[in-house]
Amino acid sequence: MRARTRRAILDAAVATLSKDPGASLSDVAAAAGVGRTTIHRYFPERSDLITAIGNDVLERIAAATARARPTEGPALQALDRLCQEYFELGDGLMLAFTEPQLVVSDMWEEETPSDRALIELIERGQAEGAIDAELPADWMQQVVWSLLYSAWQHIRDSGASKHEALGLCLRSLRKAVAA
Amino acid sequence: MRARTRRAILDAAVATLSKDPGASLSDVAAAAGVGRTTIHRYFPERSDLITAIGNDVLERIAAATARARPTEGPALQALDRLCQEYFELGDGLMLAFTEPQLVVSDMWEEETPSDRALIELIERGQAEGAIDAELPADWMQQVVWSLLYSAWQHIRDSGASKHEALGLCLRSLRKAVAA
DNA sequence: CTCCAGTGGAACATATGTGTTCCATAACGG
DNA sequence: CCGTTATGGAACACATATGTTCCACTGGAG
Repeated sequence: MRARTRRAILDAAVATLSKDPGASLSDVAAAAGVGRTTIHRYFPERSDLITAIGNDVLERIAAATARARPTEGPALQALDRLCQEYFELGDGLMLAFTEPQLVVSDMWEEETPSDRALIELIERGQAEGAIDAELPADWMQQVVWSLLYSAWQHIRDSGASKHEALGLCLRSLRKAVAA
Repeated sequence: MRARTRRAILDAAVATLSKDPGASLSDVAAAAGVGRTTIHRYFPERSDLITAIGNDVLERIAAATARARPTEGPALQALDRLCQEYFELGDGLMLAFTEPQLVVSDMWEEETPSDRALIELIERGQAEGAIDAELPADWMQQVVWSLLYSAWQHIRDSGASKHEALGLCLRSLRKAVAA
């Protein structure tokens, strides 16, 4: 089925490029278990594949944000939920974090609704007195993403389980943002 | 002078590759203000340049570690000093953080003396009761580097000053590692 | 002034990735 | 059974990065 191979290619591309941003289309094809020509059928040029990845990751982030319901309940708990959802993005998270220029389409330059939601959540926490008001929201946003990145990196080179890594990430984050 | 151009090439290479890991030697040459052939005179193959960068960054990290005197004084203050020194590494820090595979020579696989020093400093802090003993030292090491990375990233896309960024970084780190 | 180490640039060969075309073939539904 | 559809692979042209060779130029040391 068309949609099925397309997904296989996108997933393989995210996995491959997150490990080596300079990987060739042959590498992606091999990882996806399809021929190189098949990739060109779905994405005529390399740049088409790249932007498709960008859109895909963007959609995943938006969906994760929605699932976390960032405007509901105490800010700290909402932040926990958001991190747990983002954490599940896995490779896509690494890619978005370390390859800004790789995935930069028009949509990434401007602030995305998900970015906005996180910023507002942090500001809400600051208003509630639950989150340190001395640290600017955009800095904390940076910290959230880098701790999530650290969690996956920790899994990769310390062989920790996903559960352990998420636990360390959340604990560190809670302490860092605490009022 | 020989040594002078060599430094110019290395510095330009770090600056260029930290912004775009896939940059060509022509790009590096242009950034260094030298001809492409000159680069080949100093580093016959691309891989020679890469390993030279690896060694260079490694030396800078070692020197920064030594300057911070991580075994002296209270652990928290020593950690502050270490972060300030590492922060000054600038582009080299970004490169080491985001391009593990780019800079991976034989020397990076094994734990470097600088890695060891940071781990021991954290463990000393835990023994002193100044650093959270629930968080493993190798995780905190990861956090230190990713917060330093975040600081530079924050400068890049929020236009913050070095001083501001370092302040945010240190404040966040202190809270995250606090017992 | 003369020599020469260091350099920049042109020109070239080579390798690798990219994009296209064409054909054979397997899968699937009518 | 036949035809449509999706695919893999070979072959090709093309672009770009790499590595090499050669030559001309410059600035400083003698």
